[in-house]
Amino acid sequence: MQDDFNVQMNEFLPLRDVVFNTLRQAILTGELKPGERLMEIHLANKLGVSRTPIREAIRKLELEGLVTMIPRRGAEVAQITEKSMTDVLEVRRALDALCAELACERITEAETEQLHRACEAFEAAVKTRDLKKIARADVQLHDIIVQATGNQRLVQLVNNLSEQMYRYRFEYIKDASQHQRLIEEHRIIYESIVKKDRETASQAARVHIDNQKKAIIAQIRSEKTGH
Amino acid sequence: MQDDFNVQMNEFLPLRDVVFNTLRQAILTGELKPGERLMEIHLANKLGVSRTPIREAIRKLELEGLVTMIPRRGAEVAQITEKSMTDVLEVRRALDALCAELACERITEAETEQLHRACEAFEAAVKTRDLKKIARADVQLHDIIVQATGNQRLVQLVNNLSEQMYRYRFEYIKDASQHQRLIEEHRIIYESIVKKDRETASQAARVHIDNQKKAIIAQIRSEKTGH
DNA sequence: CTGATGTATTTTGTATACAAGGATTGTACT
DNA sequence: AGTACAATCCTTGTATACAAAATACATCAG
Repeated sequence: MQDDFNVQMNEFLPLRDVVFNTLRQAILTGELKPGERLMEIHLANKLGVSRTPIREAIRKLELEGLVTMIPRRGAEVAQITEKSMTDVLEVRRALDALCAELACERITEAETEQLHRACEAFEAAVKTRDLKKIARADVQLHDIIVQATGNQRLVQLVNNLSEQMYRYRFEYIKDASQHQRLIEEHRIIYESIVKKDRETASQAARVHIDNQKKAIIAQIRSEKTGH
Repeated sequence: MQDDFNVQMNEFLPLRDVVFNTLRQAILTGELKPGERLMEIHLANKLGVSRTPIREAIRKLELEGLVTMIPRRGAEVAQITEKSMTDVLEVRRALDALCAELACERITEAETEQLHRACEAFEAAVKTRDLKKIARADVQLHDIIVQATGNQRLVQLVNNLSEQMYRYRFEYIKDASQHQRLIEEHRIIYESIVKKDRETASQAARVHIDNQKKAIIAQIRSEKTGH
């Protein structure tokens, strides 16, 4: 299987899952652009597989909302509109708040320790000024909280919603003047979870998303109007 | 296409979607029981189609969480455990509260009118003592609120989560002594949405789910122990 | 009688074949 | 030159074929 996209070759994952991950990644990174048609034979040739795994992968992308089906015309990459992003962010805001509250109740000792380390890792990442590293540290920290809820369904939903914003993941950390505030926000979340202060934790989670929203919406608008 | 399940024969829906809806319905109603294997050739014969649409339908069911894939062994109907239901209900509680809040801000005149009629229809349904009719009226009322949020992603997620509880849809309205309270709860939700009282509306939505949760958990426990 | 091994069957995973609907392009006619 | 119509090509939707893995079963040895 030669590739153009970067295909992860986990030897014994079914091809459909390899294709699914590959296409999803390509869509989320913007390698496949909104509105672009996903033609089965073309993709099959490109990825060196037959149409069958391609089709099955598309069915999953369809349900995930990354792809839009047009009857008798096939799949195309779903448009990203300001509306679709605010819709996603609105839901994520509620679910992130829920995660914070549940984490207060259910976080284990080990996870608390992880969270502590993640906070420090984030501070360290900020010092490097490396956006990729900062983004990764932020995701890491967030994941620990989500996992601490112990709610698998919630984990799955939040991860899916997060993915939708993947291509804007740098926007809200691009502004270095906000870095100190981000560290502060994380500290508040960490401390309120330790203190089991649900209200403060969920409020901080909401603020966190609100800030992301501002950055992402600003970016979308500038993409549309400017240049 | 002959059937055993009730297949909806929307003439120009792709077979995969017909199969998807059919299987989903069968799983949600309990016609296909948790743990039961979904064998492709068998289903293909039963539904009178080839394996291809069956497989594509299964891919979607997989992502919806109604089906579990076992490597090189195929699909089986996902288990319903108390944990999986509380997970779902926990998320739904937060999202229903969000729906109520957003509805306060965004509901249109026409939708308010619909909601009013739905409340009255629910009262009328309760008087008939017909559980099916009551359940339908309740769903109807709920749908109006969800739609009123104007958030398509939210609509999709809430509908999906609701589906997971489909087979318990009668449990929380079985107890006739609670009917009056249900009417009262609906009235509170309706009035607080009209008054744009977010706090009361979301609180009422949460109470509503909490009651469903009690009924459903009680049912699951009785299925497991006594039955 | 029990356990292990080899064979047969079943079932998935993948590829390909075939049919039907849409889109596109070219041509003829106004 | 522009529009309408027809032929062709392309793409999807569906069915089937083939291979490999897993399971079940039966036979044989201890």
